[in-house]
Amino acid sequence: MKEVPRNFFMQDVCSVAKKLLGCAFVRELSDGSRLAGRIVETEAYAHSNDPASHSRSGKTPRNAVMFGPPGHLYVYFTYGMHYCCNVVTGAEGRGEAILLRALEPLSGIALMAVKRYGKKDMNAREVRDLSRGPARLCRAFGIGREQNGADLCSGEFRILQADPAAEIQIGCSSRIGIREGCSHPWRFYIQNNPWVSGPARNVQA
DNA sequence: CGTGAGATTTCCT
DNA sequence: GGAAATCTCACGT
Repeated sequence: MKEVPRNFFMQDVCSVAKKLLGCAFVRELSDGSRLAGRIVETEAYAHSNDPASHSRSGKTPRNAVMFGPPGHLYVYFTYGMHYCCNVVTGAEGRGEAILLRALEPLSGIALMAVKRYGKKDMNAREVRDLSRGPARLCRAFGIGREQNGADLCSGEFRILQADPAAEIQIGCSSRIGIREGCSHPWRFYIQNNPWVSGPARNVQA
C-alpha cells in the first residue's frame, strides 16, 4: 500500500471521508514498533453552516489545528476523560476535519491491547472494542494531547491508500452523539463490517 | 449483548 | 452555568 499525497486532503470534506474508508491508519513508534488499523468509519465536520462542528464559532486555542493546513491530526479532549482524533481537510483557514470513529486492527494488536487495557491477552469483548469508537482508537494508538497537530505526511503517522481491488459498500447516516446538525448524513462506514461502531441507520450510498 | 449512571475539560451563553 | 463529535462499569438477559 502507498501513502496518500498531501493533495488527497484538499478535496471536499465528505469526499475525503468516504475515500478514507478502507485506507490504513499507521503509527510508527520511535522504538520501531508499528500500529496499524483499517479505517472503517468516519464522520465529516464542515467549515460553515455546520452547528455540530468545533469550528462553528471560529478559531479557539482548542480547535486551532482544524484551521491549519490539511493532512494533520486534530486531537481534542472531551467529556473530561476522552481524546478523539480527526484528519484536517480543505485549504488552510477553512476549519474542516474528519473524525476517525472506528478502525479494524491490522498489526501491533498486542501492543494496542497493552495501551488500552494494560495487558496483552483479551477476551472476545475486549477484542471487539479495541478500536471500535473514536476515544477507544485513540487509546489503542496512544494518541493524546501531544499528538495534536501531527503531520500525516511526515513523522510517526501515515495514511496508506486503500486497495482499489477490494470493493467495499459504503453506508451513511446522520452523525452520532450530536444534538445539532443531525440532518446532515455525514457519517460514513463500510457496510457489514463488524468493527463499525453503532447501528447502521439510514443505509444508502 | 442491552441498559443506565458517572466521570469532569473546554467553550459558549 | 451547562452541554458536549464518549466510554467504563455494574448488573440483567
